[in-house]
Amino acid sequence: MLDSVNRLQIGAFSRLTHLSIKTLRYYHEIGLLEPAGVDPTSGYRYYSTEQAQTAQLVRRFRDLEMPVADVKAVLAAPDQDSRDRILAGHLDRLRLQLSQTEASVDSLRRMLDGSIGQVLIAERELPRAITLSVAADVSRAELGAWWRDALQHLHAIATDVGAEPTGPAGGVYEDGLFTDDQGWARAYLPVQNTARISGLECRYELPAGRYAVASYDGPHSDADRVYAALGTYAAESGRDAPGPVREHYLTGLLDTPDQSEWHTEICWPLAEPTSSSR
Amino acid sequence: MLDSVNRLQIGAFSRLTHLSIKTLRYYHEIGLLEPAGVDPTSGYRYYSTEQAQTAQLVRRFRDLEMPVADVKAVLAAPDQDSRDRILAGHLDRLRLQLSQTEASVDSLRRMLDGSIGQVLIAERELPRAITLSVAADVSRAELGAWWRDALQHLHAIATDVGAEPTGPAGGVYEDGLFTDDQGWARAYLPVQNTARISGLECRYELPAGRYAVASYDGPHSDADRVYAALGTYAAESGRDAPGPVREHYLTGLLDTPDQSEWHTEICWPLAEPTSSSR
DNA sequence: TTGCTCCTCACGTCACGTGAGGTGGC
DNA sequence: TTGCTCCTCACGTCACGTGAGGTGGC
Repeated sequence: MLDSVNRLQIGAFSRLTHLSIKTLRYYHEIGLLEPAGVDPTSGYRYYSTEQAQTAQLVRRFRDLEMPVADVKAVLAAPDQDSRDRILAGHLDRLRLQLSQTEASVDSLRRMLDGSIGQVLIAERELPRAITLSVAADVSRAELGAWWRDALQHLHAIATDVGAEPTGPAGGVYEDGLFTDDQGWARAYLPVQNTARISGLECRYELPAGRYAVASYDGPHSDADRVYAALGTYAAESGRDAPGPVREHYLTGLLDTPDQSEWHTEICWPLAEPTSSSR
Repeated sequence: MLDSVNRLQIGAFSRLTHLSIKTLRYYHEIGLLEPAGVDPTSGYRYYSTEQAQTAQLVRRFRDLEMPVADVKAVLAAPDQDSRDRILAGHLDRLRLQLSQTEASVDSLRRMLDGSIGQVLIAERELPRAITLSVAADVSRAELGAWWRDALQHLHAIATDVGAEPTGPAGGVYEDGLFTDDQGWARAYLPVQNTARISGLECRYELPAGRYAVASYDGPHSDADRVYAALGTYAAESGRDAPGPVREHYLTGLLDTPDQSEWHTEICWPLAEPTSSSR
């Protein structure tokens, strides 16, 4: 297998594969690409020409920023199917990332253009409400994917129990999601026939409360502007309160895939105005 | 400036800006986003609501993976023009990155499809040649951009001295570029009327030598397959020689922007077959 | 007073790169 | 024998995140 002519030192293998020597040593260390042989006394690594194939694949995957652990999984995949699944998963992530980048560029442009209007804020007393709901402790990175699943799940349940939603879907987001990139998120669907769902695990009673409310059109990537406006309003009126923010998806994913047509309401909790808090 | 109602603790500011507390502390530490005030005894950071604007911008830029140093530069930019220039530069980088990612995906697909043919290798004696040439010590990351500039520069000079190129442009690449991600690269244009250019600084005499030569069609991102094939050939015939690789751009950037129409020749140096090297 | 928010400091992460100091193979 | 290639080891980079242990403000 490692006869003299098919036995490459790390430098030669590096020239073959366009992986730097440092990178090859690192891939050896973490077990991603083991040399065909290692001289026990000198520690010299020796590669075979056949390994260039694998190295080539690794380089492609890493070029696509696939995490090393995933590359390992692809190489270790027992069959073509599981291999394809990991790859497809990564390509999906790339697509998602691309669309997010595009959204960020657009959003940045709007910010710099000054083509973003004033945010209109109204105070509102939100009433108690019965909902079908699921909650989970998620990281900010997972939030989007989790939401898709949660909403679909809720609609399936609503159909099952014959409960027509009485209003737009909403979400409740714990502070930790923003301050710590990790916290509880809740998706809900307001419903009416409480009898049928009173026994269900996913029954959730949305508490009443006073909120500063603002709405905006367009993709969710612009939401932070509204958060800033609401937070500023609450702070400047001396009624900033820690507590979960609520969002109402008046027009959202379920209505149209075109994010520019989305319409969202953000509700920032207000503390009771106390005489001391001036 | 920091009256009691416009004075946010880090947690409140985090909720406003969607920058995590850890991130805000980090941005303070590196001087990217300084709190409006810091309590000297408790060390508490206090932010003003006006800072949300800046924080918002920072978040957008970081979402676009702009390096923190560049974000700093954008914020410190004295006028709109220099600001726009940095931003445009970054957007260009993003575009480039996107096209490279697409090329990698395509290339990966071709590899997995098996829709890449056999690489045909021929041995050739390349003759001595006079060229107009520039060289530089570059990193692999810079190589592409450097090449564009170098080639343009060479053509400008060729026009200046009235030297018609006598063949396709080429490049010479030191091993270190692949093994160390850093090394000498040379771009050249073969020319004929040596009299006119004999005194020029950019005159370069390409040495003769024996090479294993293979050519391929399509974008340069597929080149590594050919490198692997050539390196394997050289190794298995026992004549692997360290030394710079040469590339000939038979059809390239100057002829068409459509990379799928490109045609490239790669020349791998061969060592003299010695009797000892079997 | 309690408990929540905030603080610092040290260390970890990811995928390598840098550089020192030293040995091995042709 | 020379010099080039290779080796290990420790530390650095980038932009934060994790967690311990402790103080401060309402």
